Amino acid sequence: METRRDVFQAIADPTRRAIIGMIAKQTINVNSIAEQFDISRQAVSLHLKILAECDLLNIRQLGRERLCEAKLEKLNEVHEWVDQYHKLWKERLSALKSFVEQEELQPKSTKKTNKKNANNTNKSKRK
Amino acid sequence: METRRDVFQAIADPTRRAIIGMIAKQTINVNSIAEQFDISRQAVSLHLKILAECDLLNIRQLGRERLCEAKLEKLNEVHEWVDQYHKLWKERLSALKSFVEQEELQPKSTKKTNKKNANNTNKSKRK
DNA sequence: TATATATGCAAGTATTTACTTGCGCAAATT
DNA sequence: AATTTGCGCAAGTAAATACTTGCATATATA
Repeated sequence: METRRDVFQAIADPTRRAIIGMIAKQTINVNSIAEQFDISRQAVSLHLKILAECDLLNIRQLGRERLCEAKLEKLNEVHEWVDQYHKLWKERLSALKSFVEQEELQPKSTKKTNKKNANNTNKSKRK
Repeated sequence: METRRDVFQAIADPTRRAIIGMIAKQTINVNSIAEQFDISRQAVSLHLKILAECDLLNIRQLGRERLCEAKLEKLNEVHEWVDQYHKLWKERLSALKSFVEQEELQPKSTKKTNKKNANNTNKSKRK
C-alpha cells in the first residue's frame, strides 16, 4: 500500500483534486474538508495523507486541530510534463496551418508521396 | 473495470506516460511499443486500450498492423487544471516578495497580528 | 472534572489495477 | 499452401485502492 506514490497518481483521484481545490484557497483543518464530502472522515484523512506524502500539502498541528496548507509548487512536475506536449501540439497546429496554406498556393505540383510514411514497423525482431 | 476513466487517471501510470512520450514523436504500431517495455505485449495492449478510451490516442488499422497516433490535444484538460494552480502559485510568490520588501521598509510599525490567521475552523457542526 | 471535539490508528471488505499465460485469427511472407 | 507476424480476446492472479466501522487519545470547553 505504499509502492508507487507520485504527484501524477495523487491527482488521479477526483476527490483529491477537489481537496486540492479547497485548500488552495485557504488553509483549513481536516474536519472542515471532510464535511464537504459524502465519504467518511477517515477516507478524507487517508486522501490527505497521500497528498502529504506527495508533498502536495503541509499539515501542521494547532492545538487539537490539523491545518492543511496547499503546496502548489509541487504541481510543477505535472505542469512541466504536460507543457512539453502542449507546446508540441500547438507547434504542430501551426505547422499544419502553414502546410495547408502552402498547398493552396501550389496545388498538385511537387507533392511527395507521403502515404506510406507512418509505417516504421520494426522489422528487426531483436528479442 | 470501466467505472472511472479519465485523462488524469490515464496519465497516472508511468508506463502510460512513457507510451505517450513514444507515440508523441511518431506514429508507431503496437508491437514496436511493446518491444520497448519489459512487460508483455498484452499488458502494453491494455495500456493502449485505456489511452484510446481516454481519447489520448488514435488507433487505426493498416493491414495487419495497428498504428497508434497521439492525440496530444486531449492533455488540455490536465493542462488547464494544473495551470490554474501554477498561476496561483506564481501570483503568491510575487505577492510574498512585495510583502517582504514592504516589511523591510517599515519595520515593526503597523504590522497586524496575523498569527491566528489560518484558524477558520467550522465551529458550526451542521451535520 | 466530565464531556464534546478533532483526529489518528487498525482491521476488514469490495473494486480496480496491472499483469500473465494460452488461444485464435487474419494479413503478410515463403 | 504453409508459416510467420501482428494483435485481440478471455481467464486468472496478486497487489493496490478507496472506503467503512470501531476504538483510542489529546485538547478544548461547560
